[in-house]
Amino acid sequence: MPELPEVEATRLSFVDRISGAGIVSAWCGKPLRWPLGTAPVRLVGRTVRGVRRRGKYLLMDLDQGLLLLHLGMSGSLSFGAALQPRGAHDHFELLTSRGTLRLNDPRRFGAVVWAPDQDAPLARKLLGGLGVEPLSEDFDATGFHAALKTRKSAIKQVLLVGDVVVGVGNIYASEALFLAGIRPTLSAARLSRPRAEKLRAAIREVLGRALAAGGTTLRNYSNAAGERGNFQFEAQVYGREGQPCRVCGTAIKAIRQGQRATFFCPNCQKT
DNA sequence: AAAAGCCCCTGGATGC
DNA sequence: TGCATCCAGGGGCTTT
Repeated sequence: MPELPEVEATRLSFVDRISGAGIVSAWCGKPLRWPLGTAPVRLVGRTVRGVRRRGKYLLMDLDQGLLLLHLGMSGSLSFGAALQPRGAHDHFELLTSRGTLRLNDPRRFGAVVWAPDQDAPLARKLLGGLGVEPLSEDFDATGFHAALKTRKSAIKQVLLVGDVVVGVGNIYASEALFLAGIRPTLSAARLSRPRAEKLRAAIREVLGRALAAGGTTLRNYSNAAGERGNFQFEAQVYGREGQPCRVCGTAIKAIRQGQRATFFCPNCQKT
């Protein structure tokens, strides 16, 4: 589910409300990606300083240490004073002085990790290999083009791996490549400088528009205030196999790349 | 170092 | 209704 726009929309929906809160208790249900170990004990009594985002990770800064949260494929957060009773797929909960933060994640691909600081071994392992933030100034055409030149695999795959640029998942990879007029199977190394620039601009535009729409809700996603996204109604190619391209009318094609679905317009994305 | 597969897990849709 | 199969917003880990 959650790609950069959903994670950022989630962050924005509770960062101001939780900042300054004191942690009263912590609870975990079924194990997520990594065992929390003694983390719940360490969390009690801490104060939430803020919540940042890096790629698809949320970093909750505490007065001592930090909490890394990842929503995986099916995770969503909720934060509020009067939450419903815990459901079968609620697997982590923080009771704070300003409300309860809860992680719901049916597939449990998500993660909650405590680290003493951002340079701790596990934090480094998770965050260290991440590429540039696509909405930051650091995402420049020269660096992007240079990085792509070292990759022979398909451009769609390179975007998904996230070691060149972060935050672009399966929906927005297809959408950005459509906007840039680039065939998803094209080797990344074969992108010309102008086309790399066009893709860079397309990624920023797609992610920006999706964020403005509150993200994409295919099934479960909602932000921490319970609001669903609307970008699925703006998608040009994702999930539209066989339907006419909104630009030229050609039937949208679906293929598989690395066990994931890719959607594109064979006419608008010829090469 | 890069690339390709595998796997984690649950639930919904589809087909027989 | 029941059961099998396939698919799903991710990404870490292992093997080539």
